[in-house]
Amino acid sequence: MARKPLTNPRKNASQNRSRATVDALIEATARILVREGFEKASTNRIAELAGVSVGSLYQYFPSKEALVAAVIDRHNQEIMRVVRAALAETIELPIEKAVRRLVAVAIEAHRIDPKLHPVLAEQIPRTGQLKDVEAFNREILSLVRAYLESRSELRKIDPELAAFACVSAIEAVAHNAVLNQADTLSDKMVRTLVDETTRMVVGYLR
Amino acid sequence: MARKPLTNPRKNASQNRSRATVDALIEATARILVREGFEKASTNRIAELAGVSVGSLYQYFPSKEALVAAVIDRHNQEIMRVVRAALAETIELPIEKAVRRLVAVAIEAHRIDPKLHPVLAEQIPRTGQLKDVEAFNREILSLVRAYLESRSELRKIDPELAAFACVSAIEAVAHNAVLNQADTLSDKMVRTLVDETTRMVVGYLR
Amino acid sequence: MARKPLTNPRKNASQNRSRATVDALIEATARILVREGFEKASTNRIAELAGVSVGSLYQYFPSKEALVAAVIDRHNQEIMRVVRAALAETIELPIEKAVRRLVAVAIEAHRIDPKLHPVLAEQIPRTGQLKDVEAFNREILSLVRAYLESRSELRKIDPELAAFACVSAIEAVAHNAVLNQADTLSDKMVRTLVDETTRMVVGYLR
Amino acid sequence: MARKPLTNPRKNASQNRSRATVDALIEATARILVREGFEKASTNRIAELAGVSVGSLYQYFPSKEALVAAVIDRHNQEIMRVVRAALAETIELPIEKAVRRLVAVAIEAHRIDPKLHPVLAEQIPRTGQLKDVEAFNREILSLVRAYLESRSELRKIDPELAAFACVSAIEAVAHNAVLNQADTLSDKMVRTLVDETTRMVVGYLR
DNA sequence: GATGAATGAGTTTTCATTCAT
DNA sequence: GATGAATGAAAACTCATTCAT
Repeated sequence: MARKPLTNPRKNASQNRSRATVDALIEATARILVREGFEKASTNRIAELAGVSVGSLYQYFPSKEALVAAVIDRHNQEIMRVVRAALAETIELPIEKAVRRLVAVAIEAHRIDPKLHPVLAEQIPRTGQLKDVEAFNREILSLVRAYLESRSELRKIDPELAAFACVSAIEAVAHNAVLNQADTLSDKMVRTLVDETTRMVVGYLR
Repeated sequence: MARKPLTNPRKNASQNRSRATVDALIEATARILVREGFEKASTNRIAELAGVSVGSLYQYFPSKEALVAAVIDRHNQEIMRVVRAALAETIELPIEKAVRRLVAVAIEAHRIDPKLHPVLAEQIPRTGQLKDVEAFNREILSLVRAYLESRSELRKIDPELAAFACVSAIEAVAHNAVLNQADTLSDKMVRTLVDETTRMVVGYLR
Repeated sequence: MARKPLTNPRKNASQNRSRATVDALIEATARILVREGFEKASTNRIAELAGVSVGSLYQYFPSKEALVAAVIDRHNQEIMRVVRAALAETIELPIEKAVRRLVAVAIEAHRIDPKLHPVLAEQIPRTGQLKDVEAFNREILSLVRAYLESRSELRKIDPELAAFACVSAIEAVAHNAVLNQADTLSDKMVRTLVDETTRMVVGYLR
Repeated sequence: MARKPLTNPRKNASQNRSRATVDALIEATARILVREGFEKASTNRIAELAGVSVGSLYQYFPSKEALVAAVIDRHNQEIMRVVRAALAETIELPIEKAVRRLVAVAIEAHRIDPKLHPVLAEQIPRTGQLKDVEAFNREILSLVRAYLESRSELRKIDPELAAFACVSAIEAVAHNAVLNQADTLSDKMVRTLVDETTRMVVGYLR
């Protein structure tokens, strides 16, 4: 992805410009999807908000669907980056800390453009990206499961089910916390919520 | 509202006809939303599937949005009915049974047309029904909280937060169970999942 | 038109009811035409304002066009009645008084539902009532012309042209007076205007 | 606004194309309004007659009403141009010639697409252009009044009323001459009519 | 006769996409 | 490459009219 910056300045310039246009389009699409919903998100409007012509939009994206897919992709990448980083750190921590970290990262991940979520969720089945999301979900579940299996201090339970229950619970608390109570949720309340959720999950696993 | 069938036969006939038309339209809308998404749900198609003319559609619903709002309403009513009934029974049960009942009803509620959920979710902010959903959420939270406060055998925790954590956890497990794994979820697995979730929540509360 | 009132009371009752319905429909149509224009004047709306069902509307008028034609007819009748009455009186008056009377009746006639005028004007060519209006115009012109010919005190001019010029001038002053300045026209101003117009026309004819 | 044709050729090209499209649409609308009335003037038909797509119509006009408003505006502009030019010349002429000129220009103005007039008249109250028309009427009245005030040879009369009466009379004769008798009006008759009307008005003013 | 639910052709309007400049 | 005018299929919506009750 990173090309030699000192050579090919002309080409780089235009590559940068292209990149900037693509980014602007994705960003504009995301914004309009949030503000007005999929229905009202017309390509002309998107192009206008991105500050380019419709023609240019179609230079970079073959269809509206492709644009939306790009938004989904970008959003997924961001979430995956955050979550994967956390999971990688977590693997070595003792349960208490690990769970606390998972809860925290779940909230962090849900705070990434939370209003975009439901809009994209409806489109995912239609853009063929269900596979990606499911794969990611499986990846997380399997990492958590592996972690649980590696911890001898835990009581005997089906690690598959336990992972499922834990991940669900954590994700849900994060989801509800961010989405439903977004405005009224003070930092202190978030911390308490992290404590409680951690306690619930840890209590369950031990 | 319910008139004796032998009086007002004329009016009742036409009322029934109206009612049937309205129901058919809502049903058709729900079906198309599930099958093809909001985008493809054109009023002409909806009318056709409902077996009435577009004109009739607009006789009863001033816009496509109004129709979708009606679908959301109907869906919400069904869920509320199921959940309220369960909560009413639950209030007198001991914790273990109460939680088990809540988990079960959460799954039951999520099994009501689960594919409709994400489609409606996108529309709710735009149809002005957020208030309704939020009110329902608050209602549940407050009932659960009242239950927790009434139970002396529980450890000391902020009942607000505890209720929030429990309801989130339960709801999420149900949501994930029904939505993500719908096809592969055997009855036995569901039962095990109910067990696990119950254990998690009860362990947390005691 | 007047049937024996004491016999056939039943039938008369229903005839009266019919008559009332027809009148209500014509009146409702006129009102809506004024308020919202031809385009927005739907038969359903008209029926509603008239307090009857659409079905009844079509019992009495075979089409929307027929309804509008009835409105035009009623309006024309009213104007004709007023104008004819005035012309009949006028024929024997000396010029000064005759002209003054014509000016007065022109204003009176234009005050009959003045906002309805432009709306009906557009429809007249399409309802086949142009003939009626033209015939009425010719009738007036010919009466005025006959009057002018009968008055020996007038200077020699082509009575056809003179009649045309006089009627036009009178009608126009009335039209502008009523339509353009409707709100701001005090009774005193109207009287002055009648004076001026009379003077103009009389001066022209002598 | 007028750019040198050799600079900005690209932009000018597209500006010209736009301008041509807009003009074609206004022209097509006017034609259809005349031929078939407001009712039958559908946007698809207008676009077709203009030789462009409906999409283009809506690129330039947000609604059918806006199109009609543009037609009204164009028509008003044309009339105003003709009338203003005549009034400017008139101001220095002696009465006889001035009145003759006004009568002539009134006829000329009414000959601009006379069938369009009644159709537009109905729409004006609904397009918010009443203000424009009224302002123009006031402008004319005030110019004529100023003229009358500047002429010492006239008898003493309220110049406001005199202007009103004269303008009305002139306008009416022109209106009736053009509209009602359009087909049968020979040039000679028109000339005689101008003579007569001039005589009437001049006689009145002296 | 009266009613008003139902009809569906026809209208207005939108928007993804193309293409001449 | 960029532009934005143009396209036209398809969507939302209206309304004169019919007809079962």
